[in-house]
Amino acid sequence: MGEALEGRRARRTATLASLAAELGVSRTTVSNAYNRPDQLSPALRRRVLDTARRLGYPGPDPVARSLRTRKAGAVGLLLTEALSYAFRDPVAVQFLEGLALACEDNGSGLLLVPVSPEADDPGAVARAGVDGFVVYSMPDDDDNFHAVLERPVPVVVCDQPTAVPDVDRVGIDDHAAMVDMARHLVGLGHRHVGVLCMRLSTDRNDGFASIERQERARYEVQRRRLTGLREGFAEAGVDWSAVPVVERYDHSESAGASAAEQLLARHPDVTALVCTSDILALGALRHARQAGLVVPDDLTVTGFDGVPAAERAELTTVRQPTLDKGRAAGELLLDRGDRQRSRTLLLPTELLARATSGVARAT
Amino acid sequence: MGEALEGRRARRTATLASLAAELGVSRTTVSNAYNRPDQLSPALRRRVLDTARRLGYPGPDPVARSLRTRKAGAVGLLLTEALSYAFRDPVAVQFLEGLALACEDNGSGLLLVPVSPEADDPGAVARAGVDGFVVYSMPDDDDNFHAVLERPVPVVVCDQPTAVPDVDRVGIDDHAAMVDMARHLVGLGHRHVGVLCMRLSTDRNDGFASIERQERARYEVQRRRLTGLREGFAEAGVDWSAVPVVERYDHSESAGASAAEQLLARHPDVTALVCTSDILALGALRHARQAGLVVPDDLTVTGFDGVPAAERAELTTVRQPTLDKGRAAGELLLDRGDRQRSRTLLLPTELLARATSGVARAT
DNA sequence: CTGAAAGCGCTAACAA
DNA sequence: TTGTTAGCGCTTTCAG
Repeated sequence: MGEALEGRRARRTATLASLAAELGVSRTTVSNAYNRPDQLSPALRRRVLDTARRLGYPGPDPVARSLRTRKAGAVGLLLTEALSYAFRDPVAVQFLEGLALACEDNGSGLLLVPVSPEADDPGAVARAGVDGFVVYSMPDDDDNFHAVLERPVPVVVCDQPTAVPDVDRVGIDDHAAMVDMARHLVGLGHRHVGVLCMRLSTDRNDGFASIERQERARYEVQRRRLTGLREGFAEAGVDWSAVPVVERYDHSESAGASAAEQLLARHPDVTALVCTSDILALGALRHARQAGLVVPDDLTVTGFDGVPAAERAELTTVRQPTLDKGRAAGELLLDRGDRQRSRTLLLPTELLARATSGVARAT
Repeated sequence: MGEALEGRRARRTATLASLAAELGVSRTTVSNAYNRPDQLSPALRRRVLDTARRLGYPGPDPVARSLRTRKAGAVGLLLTEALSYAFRDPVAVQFLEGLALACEDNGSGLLLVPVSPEADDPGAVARAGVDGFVVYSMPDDDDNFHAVLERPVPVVVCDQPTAVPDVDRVGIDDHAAMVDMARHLVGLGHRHVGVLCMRLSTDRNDGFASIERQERARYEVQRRRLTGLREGFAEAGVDWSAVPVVERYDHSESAGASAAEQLLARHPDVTALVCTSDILALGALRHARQAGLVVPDDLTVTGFDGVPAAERAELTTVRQPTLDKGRAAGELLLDRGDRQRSRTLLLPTELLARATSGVARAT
């Protein structure tokens, strides 16, 4: 069967030109037989297609066609993490489902570009045969992102980075959402709070994040969420410099659990743990459970995103329309018919006060 | 910014040839500057790259390069359902994560080919610029799958269809797994069982499936699972013609719930509901709960796949290594170095007897 | 280290 | 309805 595969490979000898020669017609005619059936008689078309089958001609080569037509028929997706992360993070999965919906409506393929955080090889981006890119949540100043901007194709960014000229963006108001969250907690009497956040920059810092680090964060979304909290709590006179913020490089439940542990060990007076993602919050809940803390009586925990697992856990969180973001990103990229200027689409979020937030315990 | 985008588009005027002309060097040299840095002096390379930047030359066009090198740098993925299904079904997501891991290791992109069940346009397959295809669980006799076979590139099939010459396959022993499941249930005393299965063929049949329909199923995996059950129960003298099988076209929890309802309404004597997927089983559990049935006292429910949600529900099921299947499929496709013959890789499964299966109630 | 030649396989005017 | 002409933009022997 090795030979069979070779056989399969060998077929590639037939080409549009050789088919035309065999048939004694022009290449145009053969091309038309595939691409414009109405441009030649059904009989001739039949004959072309039959001969193609006989010769093992697999139809016009897609790459050659792309070169000629200047369309790849696919959109590229770029994300910070390794390619497989797209399927590991529930938020990413939802985003991609939305994006895929837009692609399928358009008959476009979706190419996941193979980047990895380690092998920083912008070559993968340069090598992707796509008609445009959707960039999902990248830090400022990323090599792969720069490589995308070099490419002469349209780009839509989701979430971050925000400050990119000539590029459409879809996102949410992370700042406002977190101001609301802070107010919610303030309303419940929380004055001693702690924060668990995702990676702030590309260097690994699993531990407390100073205010300087927070302000210098290269991940804008995290930066804005923190600023939102800071402002919201400031309204109640909470001094942000006294608010412990623990950062985790990895985005996983166990990262959330260990971050919660680390924070509470040093700041046992904290009555609420605000997390910048549901995943981290679910981890925090797990830690609380293991530490024998009752939520929300002993400790309030909140998340961000609104993933299904958060709903099951009755987690207080900010729901964001992740799937719609994906779809909107795809539509922005593909339906770029009449638009005149680059646009930023901000989708609405919703604060869901559920079972994990309650009145602050006395401290 | 509209103009800015046009500006972005317009850059495309610069080409390798024009750059070479501008620099007064040959195209080879420019090409080497990008692809073989060791083939020219650092100084010259600098000059080339700088001029490229100045002219807005975005680097070698990926499509043209692909045409020339005959490598697309991506593998295509084909699945039955619409493209977005890849992100909707937890089993598919796991498979894709595995596949993505293999791609990542290889520096290959992953192109999700835009097929949709409605618009049966094999053109999308023909148009995909990829070095090979992974086909995930397709029915016998699918147009898109045939289109894949036409393409002169290697193909790896996951699960189904099985009987394809010259094509590698990765899967599990669906038959044996279900024989085991049947024995497990027989051991618990179940003799009156019902089955909930996924789509058996491409026509929609939401309801009971006759034995003829079961035997003619175009989805081999479902067919084999049913046959396995049939054999396993036959060992205990259960007459398969008396076993109700309810089929659902859609694969969702609510499909499972309604199927369970439909089956139990007509066959209240059934003590166990065997489902051919966890999703269907979770739906069956939901229905049981709503109908006031206690699992497993009143009713035993089993699944297949071993998704995370099944674990949370303590569902008795067959765990299959979905992620490994994805990775193996990718590796088979990409590491096709020394292999001599087309291979079938059967991965192990494991029966997990958990909380949803128990001794049959008296009937 | 650099250049010349020779396509990769196809489509799209435009003519006939 | 069919054919002719002209590349799309690039890489790659092979000489120099």
